[in-house]
Amino acid sequence: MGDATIPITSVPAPTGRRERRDAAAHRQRILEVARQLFAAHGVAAISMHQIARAAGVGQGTLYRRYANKGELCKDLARDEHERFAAELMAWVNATATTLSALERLDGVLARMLTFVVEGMTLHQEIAAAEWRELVACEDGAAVLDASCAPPGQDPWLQWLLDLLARLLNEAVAEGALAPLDVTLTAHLILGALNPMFLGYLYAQHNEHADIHAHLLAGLRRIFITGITGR
Amino acid sequence: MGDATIPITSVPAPTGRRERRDAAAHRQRILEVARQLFAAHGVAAISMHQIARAAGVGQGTLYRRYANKGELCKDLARDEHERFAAELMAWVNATATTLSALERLDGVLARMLTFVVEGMTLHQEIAAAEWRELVACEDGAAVLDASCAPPGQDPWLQWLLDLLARLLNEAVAEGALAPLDVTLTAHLILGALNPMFLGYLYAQHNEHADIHAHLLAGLRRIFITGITGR
DNA sequence: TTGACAAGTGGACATGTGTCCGTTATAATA
DNA sequence: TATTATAACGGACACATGTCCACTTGTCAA
Repeated sequence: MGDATIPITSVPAPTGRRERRDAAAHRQRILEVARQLFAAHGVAAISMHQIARAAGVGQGTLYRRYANKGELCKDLARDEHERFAAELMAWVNATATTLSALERLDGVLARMLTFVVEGMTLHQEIAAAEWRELVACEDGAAVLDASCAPPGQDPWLQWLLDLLARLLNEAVAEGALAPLDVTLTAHLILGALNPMFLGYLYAQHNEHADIHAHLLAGLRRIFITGITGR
Repeated sequence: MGDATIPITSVPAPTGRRERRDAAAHRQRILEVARQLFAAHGVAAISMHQIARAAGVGQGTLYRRYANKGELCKDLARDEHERFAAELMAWVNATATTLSALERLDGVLARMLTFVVEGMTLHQEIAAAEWRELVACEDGAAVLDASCAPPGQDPWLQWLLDLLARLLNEAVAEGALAPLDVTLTAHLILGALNPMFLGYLYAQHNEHADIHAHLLAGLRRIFITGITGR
């Protein structure tokens, strides 16, 4: 029933002609170098230029593959994202008969939070790049003009939204939640898990030890129990 | 009781020495030019360099006053922010006896949403700059290391948070809301009103006409009625 | 009036992002 | 094997942000 696979976008390029022999090696090297540099100095401190030089390729080559640092980060995180998605989906399916939809939603919330926080800086870079793309498309046009191309939804985000929406729908069907705009609510939940927002929250508190627990409790209160309590 | 004044940070600089005569004129001209350019081409499309040249000042002069475009936007928005804050506070106080805390919270939510959406691009730039500042301070340090300076909270945001917290506290005291982490909940509400997040939401839907109403209904469902309904 | 000094100025500079385009290597084809 | 079309390459370039610093100008105090 549940499909844990996420549509893959930026890998081999299935054109007629095959990839040049060194291309694969380059891709590998770029990822490896980026991983090391990020680990050593932090994601924010490393520039695309540095990555290109360290990998021994030109900047054009780097940008040909990754339109920006966010894309690169996405590729770096792909494996973990897929593993996480598979685990999460497995858990959701495994508990389908033993837990209520709301209980599963709760579990998903907790797991997502932990996952985002663990890869915080990588996820922040991804979100920031997506954001930049978004405002770039409003370019010079009137503020809320619908003239820009529909932003092509990151498949990973879409997958998360779908999972949340599915559980929300179930919970509504079970009568555990009031009828509500499921899509919008899923967006609100994901918005609260946005790495940029989380980074902001975490920056407020100096003791990161307990903020995590506090935050989770707060999210549960809002999105599971309901703000009015029981 | 309610104090609608927001602490002002970046205006005359109350040092011993007076401001140079042309400095005030420059500030004026910069704001005027920026306002025009933004109106004509959109906030995102105008660079600091352009503003400086159009205002006839050097880049150093511009940056001496505004550390980044966000700061400039903040200054541009200051008047409206203050007017809005005064109106909002007046309404909250005027209805203190006739409406419940939850009803006033509802009104505040709706007004804040409208306000943010109206000045969307300006507010986005402010939020983006604040965000950049935040990640810059994590520079090279470990992801969640508390080594960076505490981010000096924008007074405007702080004011909004305080207002929300006040109303939440009242609502809890009245028994309309379950006991909850008021500070965190205020952050969650403000997070849902974050212009970057809203911009994302608005970009999804092409008909901006009704998304506003939908969104407000969704926010009410989550933050006023409670997700479990009544 | 004058002179010292801090606030203010402006543009060169360092660094980063992302694009462009002439060149190179290789797979497909003859 | 020779030819050719084209994916891949790499670095110069255009443009943005933000910093630095030698220079200017107004203010205050003597």
